[in-house]
Amino acid sequence: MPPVNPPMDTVQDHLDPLERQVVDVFVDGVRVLGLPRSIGEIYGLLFVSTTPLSLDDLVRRLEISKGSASQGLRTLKSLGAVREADGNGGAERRTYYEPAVELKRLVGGFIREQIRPHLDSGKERIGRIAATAGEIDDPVRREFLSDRIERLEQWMNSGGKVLPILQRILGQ
Amino acid sequence: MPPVNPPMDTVQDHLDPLERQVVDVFVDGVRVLGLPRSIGEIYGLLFVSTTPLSLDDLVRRLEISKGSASQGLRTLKSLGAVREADGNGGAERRTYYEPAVELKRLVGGFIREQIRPHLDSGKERIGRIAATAGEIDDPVRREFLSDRIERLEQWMNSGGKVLPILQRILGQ
DNA sequence: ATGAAAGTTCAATTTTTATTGAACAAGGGG
DNA sequence: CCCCTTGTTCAATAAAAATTGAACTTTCAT
Repeated sequence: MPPVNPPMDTVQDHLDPLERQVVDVFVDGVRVLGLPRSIGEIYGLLFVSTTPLSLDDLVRRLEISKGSASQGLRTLKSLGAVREADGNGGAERRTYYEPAVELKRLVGGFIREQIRPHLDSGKERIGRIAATAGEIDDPVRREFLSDRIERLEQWMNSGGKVLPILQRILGQ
Repeated sequence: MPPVNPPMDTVQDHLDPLERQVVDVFVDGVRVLGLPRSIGEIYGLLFVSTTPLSLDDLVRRLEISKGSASQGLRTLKSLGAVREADGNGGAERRTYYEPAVELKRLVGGFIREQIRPHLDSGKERIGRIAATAGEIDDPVRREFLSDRIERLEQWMNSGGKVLPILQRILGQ
């Protein structure tokens, strides 16, 4: 009987304590932003890694499924938070990822993907509400509502104004 | 046989279409902030209501449990997003609530309760990470990490600086 | 062309989070 | 005091969200 190699899934290849700590900071961070844990894990591991990592690296080291890794990378790409690394001059088939570490870019991506759409749809909905409220008969009620709606609109405007300022301040 | 009154839970007392629309805007809004739907419903209903509402009003009109209403109000109070209304000169036992509608106050409360604690614990954790990283033998790895950690610290500082500015801008 | 490696998709499942509801406290008024 | 109204707490349950994994597509080396 020939000697057997240890089964693949026994290979100890997971996170060292430092990596674990860094990953946990990002897990917490993305939680605040309303993003799933796996996204924090992926970005965090890329962030502590000296070299770019492939999807398979992430699966193996974080012990997450290929599905999670694929979807997590997709979201991170859409946020502009990771980019494909050139690696060795495109000589490889597999694609490797590295984190975008400029705060400006991260904030910009988050605003574009997660904040703006809500602001925009909110404005539309408030427009419709204003129309409905305009047809109310009772004048007291109608004026009360027009007041509140106006305030909502002000909020939205403030939001719209503050975002570019945010981006400017965080761009160093 | 005497005539029976309609059972209490059949009373049609729920939201009219306008109230529903407004509540939905807030449900969406708090979702972005990572707060539960019931909190958006409660704040939203207070926001469209001409008069302050009691816990029981919220339970009845939103068809949520007393537990939800109680916990939701607690969170909203801690955020400074609702206040107890004086009603009729404290002559009532039951307490009534009205929304705080100044954006400044809402933003301030959210930052204080939901953002600051994370920023603070993040800073601590990064401090510990920096200590761990300082003891690494491989100089290449150590310098890479000190670079990344420094960047993380910059992010935290930017966050700390931007919050007061945010609050100032949104204070009108 | 063929097949193996790489990556995506999405229904099923697990995990997490929010909500319920019943038991419990608080606090008047009679 | 006692009891009724108001409000809180928290274990059990329901609802929502994230993750898995297997089937599928794409891509490239031979």
